[in-house]
Amino acid sequence: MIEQILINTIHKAIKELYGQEIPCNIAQVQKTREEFEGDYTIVVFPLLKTSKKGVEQTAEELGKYMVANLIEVTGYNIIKGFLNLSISNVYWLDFFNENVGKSNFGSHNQKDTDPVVVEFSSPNTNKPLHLGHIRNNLIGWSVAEILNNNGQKVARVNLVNDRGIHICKSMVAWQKWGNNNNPENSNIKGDRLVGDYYVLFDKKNKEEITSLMADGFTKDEASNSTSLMLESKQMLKDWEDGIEEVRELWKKMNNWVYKGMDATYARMGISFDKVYYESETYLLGKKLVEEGLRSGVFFQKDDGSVWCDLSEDGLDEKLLIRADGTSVYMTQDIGTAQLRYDDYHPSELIYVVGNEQNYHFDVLKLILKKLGKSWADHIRHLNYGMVELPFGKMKSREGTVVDADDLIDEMYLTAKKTSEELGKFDDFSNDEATELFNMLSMGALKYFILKVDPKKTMVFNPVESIDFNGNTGPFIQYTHARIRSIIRKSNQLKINYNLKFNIDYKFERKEISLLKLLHNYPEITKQAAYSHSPALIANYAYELAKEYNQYYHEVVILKEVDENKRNFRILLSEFTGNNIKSSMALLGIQVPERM
RNA sequence: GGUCCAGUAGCUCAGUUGGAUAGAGCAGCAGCCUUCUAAGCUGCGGGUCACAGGUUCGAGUCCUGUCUGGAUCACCA
Repeated sequence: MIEQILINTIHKAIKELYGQEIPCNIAQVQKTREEFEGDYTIVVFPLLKTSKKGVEQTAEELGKYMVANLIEVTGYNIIKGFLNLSISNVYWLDFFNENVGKSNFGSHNQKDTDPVVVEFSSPNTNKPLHLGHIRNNLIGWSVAEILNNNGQKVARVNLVNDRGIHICKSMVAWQKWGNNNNPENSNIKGDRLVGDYYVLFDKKNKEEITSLMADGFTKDEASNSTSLMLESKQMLKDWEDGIEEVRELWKKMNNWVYKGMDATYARMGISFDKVYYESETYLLGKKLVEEGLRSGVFFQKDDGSVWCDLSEDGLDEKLLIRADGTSVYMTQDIGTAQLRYDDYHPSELIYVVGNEQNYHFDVLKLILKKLGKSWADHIRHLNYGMVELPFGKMKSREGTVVDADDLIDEMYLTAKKTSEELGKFDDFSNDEATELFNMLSMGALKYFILKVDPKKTMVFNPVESIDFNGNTGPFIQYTHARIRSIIRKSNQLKINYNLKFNIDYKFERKEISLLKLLHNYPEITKQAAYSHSPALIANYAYELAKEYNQYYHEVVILKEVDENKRNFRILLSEFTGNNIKSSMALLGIQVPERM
């Protein structure tokens, strides 16, 4: 890479000119800003202490040295302590020739290491997926793609939270008021049907609390002693005791949910290498907790509940097993972590879970360490920010949750309507049109979410539907379709553009900008992997598409009379198109040949 | 109250290990389709980077304090 060559040469220059070594972080090379002449810029200020000369003179001496010692550097200019270097056309041309046909440009070689396990999605089986899950799924999937592209083996795993008090609530409500409704006879998607009973439970339970409080109970007393809550708790106990009737009901309702969720996953284009179920891991968790209790890592209170004392670590006591013997979230997470370690021996264990659970993961890591699990250090909580609505957080009780299926439906209709208004899919068959609308609607949704830094809270306005113009997925998809159109035409015209073009090719301004962006791609993919950030890829893809559209308007491609120029432009277009396609693939977004 | 995270244009977001005059898109206004896809391109307006100090050649970026918003501190997950 040219940046590294420049940095190394600066070090050599300083040594030869001023007879001193400088620390490795002092020499800074950055891209020259658009408004100045040159390609890369050396900031001279930090070097003055070493050179013991004025800014201008130091810059001048360095500039001369760079030109004299690097064939890649053809010239320089100095503005206010910034040394701008111009890179030779030959360098860009060599880069182009070497990489233009590579199908794996921007991906990195497979390293022989243990796999990275990426856990994401992690739904509960008591309600359908919503917008928050969508962000989780998209980030998880994309990060897995990015790591894989970076040469790491990746296992995508899902942990389904299929047991617990919340599931029992849906079950209790269905038993009481379900009238034997099921997805078939009610024609309601299974995950939604179960979710409806969860909401119903909450409603009825609230009514009961209100009436208890009217009878003089405090709010806490009332919340803990409603008949509905007691029934749910009993059901959880029965479930853990393996009462067959309860298990049957549980299986039945969970299967409704799975079928519904699978449909949603399929629409999002998401799948897993392995699915873990809490119902299958919590016992291992319990076992580990009991071992910890025996070895004195944990302690038991008089009521029988088991705790971990984290006060030495500046945290509170943490409950691990309830007084009635049932397990909590933390219990099963300990088991799942162990199971996953046994299954994969991962080099890194990434949990894609919202930042509201930061505390939970701090505690999980601490507890695992206390249990003597050295691999606890391999756990990394990829904590992403909440998705908020313009008027605040989504709240299921207030009916402001944006349902995943509804949102996807809406996006599809918007894609269809927009396409119809533009009226350019007349020769598409029904199947082709459907495929295109799916691609565009999911592209718009995925890009909208992934372009935002995962760490940050983001705002989604369900009233203004997601845009299809500007900094959007469809804009990038459109650019790809445009490029493919040129390639198709060049094939029709039987242009053999894979010819050698002359080395003295004189680049257009925008051609250099495009080459620089393309040149930067491998570095971007590395950074994205290192920082687990799809947003870097999304922003890159947008920059590239924008640059290409400007280029497209500035120059003619197929109608260029100079064969040499024309061939280069076609190839550059194809290179750009391939790069758009592969970067979008890292986001889990497909791009169309035509739109 | 303790801990953690955030605050950049009317709105949604970028802004690399501190570097030049803080950038995009949307929304608004004005232009560009007899030429390769107008889901595009060009131009205009829009900023006390929450506030106040500090560190230094240089701070949106680092440090301290204040304000505002959010998360969390459950025998929920």
